[in-house]
Amino acid sequence: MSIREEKKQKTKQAILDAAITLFSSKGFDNTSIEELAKFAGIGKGTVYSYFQTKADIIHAFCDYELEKIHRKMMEKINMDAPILEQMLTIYMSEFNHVTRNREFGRIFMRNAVFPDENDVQTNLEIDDKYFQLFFPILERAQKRGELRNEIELLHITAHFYGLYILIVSAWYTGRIPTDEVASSMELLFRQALEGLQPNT
Amino acid sequence: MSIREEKKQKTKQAILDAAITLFSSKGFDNTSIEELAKFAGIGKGTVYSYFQTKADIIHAFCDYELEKIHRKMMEKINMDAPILEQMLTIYMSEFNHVTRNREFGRIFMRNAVFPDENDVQTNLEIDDKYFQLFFPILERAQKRGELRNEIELLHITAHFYGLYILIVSAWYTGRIPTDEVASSMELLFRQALEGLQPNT
DNA sequence: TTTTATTTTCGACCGGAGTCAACTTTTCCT
DNA sequence: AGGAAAAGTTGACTCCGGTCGAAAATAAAA
Repeated sequence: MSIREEKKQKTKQAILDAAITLFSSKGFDNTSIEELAKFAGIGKGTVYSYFQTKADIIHAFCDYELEKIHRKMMEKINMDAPILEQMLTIYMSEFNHVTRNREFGRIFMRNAVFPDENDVQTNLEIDDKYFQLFFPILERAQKRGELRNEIELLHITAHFYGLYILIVSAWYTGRIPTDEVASSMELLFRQALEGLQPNT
Repeated sequence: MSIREEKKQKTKQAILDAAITLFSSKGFDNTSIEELAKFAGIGKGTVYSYFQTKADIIHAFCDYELEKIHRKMMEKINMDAPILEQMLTIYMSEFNHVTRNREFGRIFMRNAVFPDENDVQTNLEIDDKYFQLFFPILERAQKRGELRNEIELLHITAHFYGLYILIVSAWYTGRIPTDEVASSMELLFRQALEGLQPNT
């Protein structure tokens, strides 16, 4: 690797590291780009040759982390476990991850659910990755007879994802305290499943 | 009403009017507070004695509109219609309203679902209003035997609201075009209902 | 090695959100 | 009415996100 590329790699990581440190300790809004640059040992303008906006820094971090979590989940998941259990595993680990830092999570979720015009494309790609994760699991559950065959996989995903968003939302408003998230999710997922499984 | 109160009323309305005009024609980000103030015939600082932040101006507008829509819906709603029909009426009219202006809607939804720390309290109050709208409707549907009695009203609301958020999200990402929103909503609501209604 | 081309870094600068202390208007009190 | 207190208005000011052109660093060519 050339001197140039090596330096770039280092600088980008320095920015990300500084961001994690400062955003976590002082909050996103209370950390200025200039301060962040100084902390990373570079000039203010340089930050903007690596990231287009301040929020992009967080997005980059979140995307990177999301990648990690997806890989982990793929390993952890037992494709033959009951579908409820699998959905809970996936969404709870996602929840724990996204809300590890309150502010990161809010910015990430806001943009994931109601993205800026500019981020729409990126978002669709991220969603596709989700579908690649979910579809095999759901298909398998359909074959096992846990889910009705005539319901599209996309729609099944919608039911769970919608409830997931709502739970995260309820957590942010304080309506569901952290230690009740898992049980709330289970209850709602179970109810949703009633409508998705074959009639008994 | 005293001179003072009358003036305040007028000024506040002038700000709101200016906001609607300018935000709609030039967009939220491309309209500066100074410009807005000039348009409303007041000083910049005055804007901030009526609204804490720029986004607050939109929130105030949305809240006001929401109030209106709630009142209208209460009149329009036929409490004895099938629950599916009622939910569709409510959420479609909400959708049409919120997305009337793309930018308003995004800001509104972002803050409604993942509110800032400061807005949490306000949000809880808005939610309460929703519950007051929904609970009588759902209770009635339970009594008619359209919804299972042992499911809490709050949870029933969650299923529909979660799907609603998701549909708005899908509209913002372009996954659901405007003219398919109604049919998508009906499909998902119907599926959710399967799990919420008594076993046949 | 020297010169030229390309890429990266940088901080002065710009525009806009939000603050604040001085100022104006309205209300209250005598 | 006259004057004091309270409430409301204001634009200069601060701070910060983002831009830009000039300077430094690296790579390529001579």
